[in-house]
Amino acid sequence: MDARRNNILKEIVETFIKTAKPVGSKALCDKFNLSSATIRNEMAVLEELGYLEKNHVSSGRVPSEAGYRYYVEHLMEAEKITGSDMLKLQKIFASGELELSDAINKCMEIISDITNYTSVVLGKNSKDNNLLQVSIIAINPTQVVAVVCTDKGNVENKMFNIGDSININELIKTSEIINKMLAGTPIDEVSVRLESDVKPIIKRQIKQYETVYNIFYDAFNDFVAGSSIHIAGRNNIFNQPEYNNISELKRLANKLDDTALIEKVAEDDNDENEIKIFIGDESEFDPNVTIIRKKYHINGEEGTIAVIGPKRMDYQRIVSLLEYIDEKLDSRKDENGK
Amino acid sequence: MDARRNNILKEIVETFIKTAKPVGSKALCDKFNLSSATIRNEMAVLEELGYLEKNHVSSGRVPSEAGYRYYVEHLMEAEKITGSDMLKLQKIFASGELELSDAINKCMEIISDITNYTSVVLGKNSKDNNLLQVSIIAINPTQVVAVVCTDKGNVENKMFNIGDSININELIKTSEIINKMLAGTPIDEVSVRLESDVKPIIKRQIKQYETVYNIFYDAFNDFVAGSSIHIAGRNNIFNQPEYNNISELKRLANKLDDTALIEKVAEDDNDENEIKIFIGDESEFDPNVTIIRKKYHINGEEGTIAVIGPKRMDYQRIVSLLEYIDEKLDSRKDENGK
DNA sequence: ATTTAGCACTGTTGGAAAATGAGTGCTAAA
DNA sequence: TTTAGCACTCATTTTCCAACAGTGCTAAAT
Repeated sequence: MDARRNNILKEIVETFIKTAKPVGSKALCDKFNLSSATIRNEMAVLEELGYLEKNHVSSGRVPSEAGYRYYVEHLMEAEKITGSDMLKLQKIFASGELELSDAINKCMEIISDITNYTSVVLGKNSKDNNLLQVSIIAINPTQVVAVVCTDKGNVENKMFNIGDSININELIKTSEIINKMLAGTPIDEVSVRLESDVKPIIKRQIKQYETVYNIFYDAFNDFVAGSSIHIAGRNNIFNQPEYNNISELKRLANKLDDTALIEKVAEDDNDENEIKIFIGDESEFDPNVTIIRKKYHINGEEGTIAVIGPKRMDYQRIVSLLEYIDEKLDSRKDENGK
Repeated sequence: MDARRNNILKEIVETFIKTAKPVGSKALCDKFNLSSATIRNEMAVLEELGYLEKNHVSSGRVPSEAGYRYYVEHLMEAEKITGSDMLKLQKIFASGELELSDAINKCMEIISDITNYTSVVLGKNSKDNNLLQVSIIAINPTQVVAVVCTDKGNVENKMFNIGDSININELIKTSEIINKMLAGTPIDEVSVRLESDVKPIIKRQIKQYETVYNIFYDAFNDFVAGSSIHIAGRNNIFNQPEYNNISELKRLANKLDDTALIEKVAEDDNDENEIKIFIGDESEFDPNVTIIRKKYHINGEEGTIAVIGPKRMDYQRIVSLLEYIDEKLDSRKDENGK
């Protein structure tokens, strides 16, 4: 891989990113002051090496997954975000009015709009949250709401209908017991300790302890399940020329609707704070897309932002956009964690 | 419109609903023991009347919007829900474990799955909710959560970063004042009365009253905005044969992503409790779909469930399914509003 | 007065054949 | 090493044609 070959590969990847059409030898003649035949020879080598592919024997070349990977690792220049892109994002942070999580959503919406890719924001993994308190609010004689609050400020609530059998005061009493015993417990351990530690206690003090126990159990269980997904520009990616056939389009649309699958985007936790790029089969999501992802941490809340595009995605641009957002989030965190 | 003509129209609509292919005269010969020529004559009349259309001069007939409307109003037989459909829905209500709003979502998901249409559940219009109480929970010295609870059991919460300037006790004191003064106030009037009634009071008692006021204002404002949309089987409708071309598919996909547009499905409040059918242009949503919708009220919470399908939708089936759900919801409400 | 058989006509659909064109690999000369 | 030239391949587009489903109309039959 001498310099010229690198440059040719780089050029091919980048023009394919731009045009979405297989690139032929003639297209590069001018750029390199070489004849098409020479370029063809180089292309043949690059294909041999596994970086390029052909759709059929007489078509132009298309980067393979290995080609993109090589491009991303060795060829891509770390460009700064462009002025106009920055301008659009700046507005969001400038006002400072938005809550941070809303600001993130908004950012990803803008990124989706200007790039025609789809973004996801995965938040509130509720890991690292500890129980602060649970309160019972009586709505009326037969309905109560249990409000669970963590030390990271996440709140979840659930309404229950209690028959005549349960006295509201017993619920409140139980909530106080729970608060005394379990405050500070990691939220995903609460249901376990509720059973092992609290249940025996209330068994002695509360008449309908079984029902009461179930209510709190449900309330906590709901909390653990809670994790938020926000998809921005869900259909934008379909404007990419690769989605010009129905079955492909439907396939991806269904994946974007599959919560469990989307959540996997945040998995694989090595090199936590780096921007990670998953090209095609490198992620479980879909062999035909690239996912570029960054994790963020604000006030102990952890989340992931990711952009989903075709493999022929504008890597440079997305990386620089995500870096910019991360920078901004960092600075806001210091100044005012709102 | 004599009986025979009605029957022919009915037959045409129903076979088109089944097959999605324009129906020709021959297809009806056997059903009516008439020659194709006679059927053709009748069809010509029905076309004259505006109930049928042709795609081109020598194609079979397709119901027009007016045709569907006529069918729905005069021809469609109110059939009972089929046994197998009922079975699938029964399971949801049988266990009784699910919270009612979850049960509704689940129902619509099942309906979407068995019919290949898309459903929406619009909930928590927060109209008719009155303030029960607002509480302040201190997370740590600089962060608090405001929890707003209504008499219908809806809860909303919002975290705030308070600088050193604000004393948490002042917030708690203010919350007590608000509870005393505004409990019972319709939730969408609270922010107004907060300004007119409460602000003057706290001005005298609270040092940083301007900031404190803003916090509560934000908390209540968030509440009013909250209304939930759940889309079930978002992509199912794309399995309908009418969505065999990309642009049509994208167009609808974008509409299903347009929150404001979806919310309009619940608008137009006459005959509140009837199942309403919007065929094509009859709704603002999209000229090429039919929307069948039903409002529900449970414990004062109001919501809308709707099924979105092609105009060639199985009207009978959807109507009977929605009726069944409504029935079930009604009975659950009486027995136990959970 | 209806109903029907018969016929000419129309537009869709699908496939085969042909033309076009972009791009390749290879060879031999520069 | 590079390049001009040539034969070849395969996707794409266009054209043409046949088959087909269905119509409207007319004239005869019931």
